[in-house]
Amino acid sequence: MPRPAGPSGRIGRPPSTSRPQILEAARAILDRDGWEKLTVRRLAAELGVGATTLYHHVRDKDDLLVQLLEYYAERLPRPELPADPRERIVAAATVMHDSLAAWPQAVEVLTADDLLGESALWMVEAVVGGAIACGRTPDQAVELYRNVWYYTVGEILVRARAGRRAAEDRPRYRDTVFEGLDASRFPSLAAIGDRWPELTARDTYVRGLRAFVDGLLAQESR
Amino acid sequence: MPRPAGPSGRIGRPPSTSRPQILEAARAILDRDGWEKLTVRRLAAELGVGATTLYHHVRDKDDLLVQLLEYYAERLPRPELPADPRERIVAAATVMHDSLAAWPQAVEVLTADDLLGESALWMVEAVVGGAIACGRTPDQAVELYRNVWYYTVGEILVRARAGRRAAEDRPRYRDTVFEGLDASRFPSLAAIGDRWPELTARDTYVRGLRAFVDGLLAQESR
DNA sequence: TCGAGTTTTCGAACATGTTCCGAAAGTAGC
DNA sequence: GCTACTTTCGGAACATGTTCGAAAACTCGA
Repeated sequence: MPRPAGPSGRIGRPPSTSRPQILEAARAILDRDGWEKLTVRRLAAELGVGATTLYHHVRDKDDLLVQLLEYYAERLPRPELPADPRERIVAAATVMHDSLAAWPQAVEVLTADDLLGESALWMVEAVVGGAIACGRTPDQAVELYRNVWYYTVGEILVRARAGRRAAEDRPRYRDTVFEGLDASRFPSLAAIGDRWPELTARDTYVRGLRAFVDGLLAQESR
Repeated sequence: MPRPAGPSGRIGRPPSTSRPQILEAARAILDRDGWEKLTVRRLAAELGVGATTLYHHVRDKDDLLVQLLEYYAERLPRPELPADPRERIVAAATVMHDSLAAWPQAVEVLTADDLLGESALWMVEAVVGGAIACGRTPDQAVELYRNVWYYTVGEILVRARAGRRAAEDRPRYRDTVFEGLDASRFPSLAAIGDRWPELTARDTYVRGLRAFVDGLLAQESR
């Protein structure tokens, strides 16, 4: 469906869709059906367009997801960050974590493009800046940020995958491994016993984050 | 190709393959062609068997990978762990990290089944036991282990994905984002400038691990 | 020997992301 | 109106993991 556009100065077959339109349709699917339903073919159908057409406006699906993240990052409420630099780091990282936890697939994309778009850069800036304000060199500050990022990514991915597994009802290996546990070889684990699932289900992100940041800031300068 | 087996007491059509055979073939492919080449169809071809046949011996591909990991974990050299409990934690976690870093896909599976098989449990035991030896309660020890696990998983996945991206030669976003950076809004990042790629390429796993463990062990008991 | 029951095999099919390439639909010059 | 050029479209195809159902191959009992 070529729009009625007059002579637009452009040459060649007029596009039947555009990047912004694609992103908008993707958002619609995302908000309406959830991120599991966001597939290339479904997105194309939503636009009334062939599936392969999308690849003329978007490099690949990862590219699309990165763009979408940028959009959602834009309308993320930007909280008042604490004045204390250490608390600023914790607050910014927590925002990262909470924003991404709802959409684990996005994290898998971000593990490739570790920086978000410009509208999410303030979180990175807050962490790196906070570290510098704590007396770290820029190099050390980046290292701190990366470590926090690793921890955050790992937490989200592990929890997401574990949740997906729990949804299917096949018995999980870890729920049975403790039964025949040799207490002489694994004394600590045997002491935990079947409380493992319960313990690993707890949400300890912020506490772990605090410990990590404390540990990183306590490192003597090299 | 049914084997000449005599009356084996079993009923039904005799299996043309077995779980151990499948695992062995998978190992052959893994060692010969790398983990990217380990696909269901290729594995079936290696066995001279229909692809769907595998699903009678293996729940799904994740199941297969978990089994394979168990096998590789078995012949993992078990290092002499240091006597100092804190160093024991670091050493065990480092073994985990280094063993998995070579096969990132495996990590994606383990994010679902966070515990390895019995032959890898000694690492978990070392971390949890080390934490208890440092005066933590079992609950806190598990929390420490989990945090270390998150960090380790995140590090491996981020590095793996980043490496895969670098292999393709499409320009990465993060290499361009720093050029037009608003120094007034992002002072710290602007100060880093184009050194970002270099800084994030550094391997800082062990140093981060130490900081994390120190921070976790320094937490006051609740 | 023949039917019943049981277990395994495997081709067809589906949904996914993605690439290729010919066709479609425009503009520009004649 | 016609040809050349340019850009976009989209169907066919491929590889991936996985499900389904029908057929095959075996043992057991009558």
